[in-house]
Amino acid sequence: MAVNKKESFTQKEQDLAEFAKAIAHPARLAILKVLAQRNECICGEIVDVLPLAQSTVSQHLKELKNAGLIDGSVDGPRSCYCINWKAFEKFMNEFNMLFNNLKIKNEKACC
Amino acid sequence: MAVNKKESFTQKEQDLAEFAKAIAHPARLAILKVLAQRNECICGEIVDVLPLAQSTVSQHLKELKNAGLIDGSVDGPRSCYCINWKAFEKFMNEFNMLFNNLKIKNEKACC
DNA sequence: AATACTTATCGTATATTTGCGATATAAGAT
DNA sequence: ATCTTATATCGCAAATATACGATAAGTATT
Repeated sequence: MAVNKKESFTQKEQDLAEFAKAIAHPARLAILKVLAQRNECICGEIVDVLPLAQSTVSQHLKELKNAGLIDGSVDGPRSCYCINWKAFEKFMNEFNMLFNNLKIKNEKACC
Repeated sequence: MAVNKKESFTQKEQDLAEFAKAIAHPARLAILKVLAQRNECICGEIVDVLPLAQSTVSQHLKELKNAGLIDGSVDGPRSCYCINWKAFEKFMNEFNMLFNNLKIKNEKACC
């Protein structure tokens, strides 16, 4: 039980689900907000803003990076993160496409 | 450890994260697709289409319902589900708003 | 009333996520 | 060289999610 069945779905479904999961935590949404609001890429300032331990924030950053939503680069003793707008836009488009397609087919409420 | 810190974030962040989590599984995306493609609200046909056990599908349906993304009503011996377009649109708008706001502020790549 | 059918729920096993402290790593400052 | 500062990683505990079979609960059908 609890075998992973995710591979049995389409690649698009998997990709979208991955993206959704990446932003499916308030902390990660907050991080994205902070990254976007500052003109410079901030690293540890995120820790000051969030109500989480440094190691936890680092973990969330890693997840966002793995999902391709942010880029990171080492800048001296500190790390610099920023939003990968291209990846972001790509996913947002796919999202809108998916749900617009859904909507076209069936607009009437049936229940 | 592993105490839930989600309450320390803004309500908007929590709501969006909830929505994202609801669609953060390929099976649930597939369910939404099926619900939208058929003209009638289908119940058990979803089970036939998905590579999952009936009880698992039922669980996913429950999660989508709890998140407010679908409505369900009992129709004789079977259940009838359909997409709650209003809730859907609300969340999609919030999403777009959030990320458009982010984008306006900072378009230049900094890393 | 008995049966077949459809869906929901319960119990359970396993996997994944969340979170923290402690520790490693790496660069600058002294 | 040593110390400070910033970040990443490791190890662990707790919580949540995923998946299934078994069973319950409800409605038609016979």
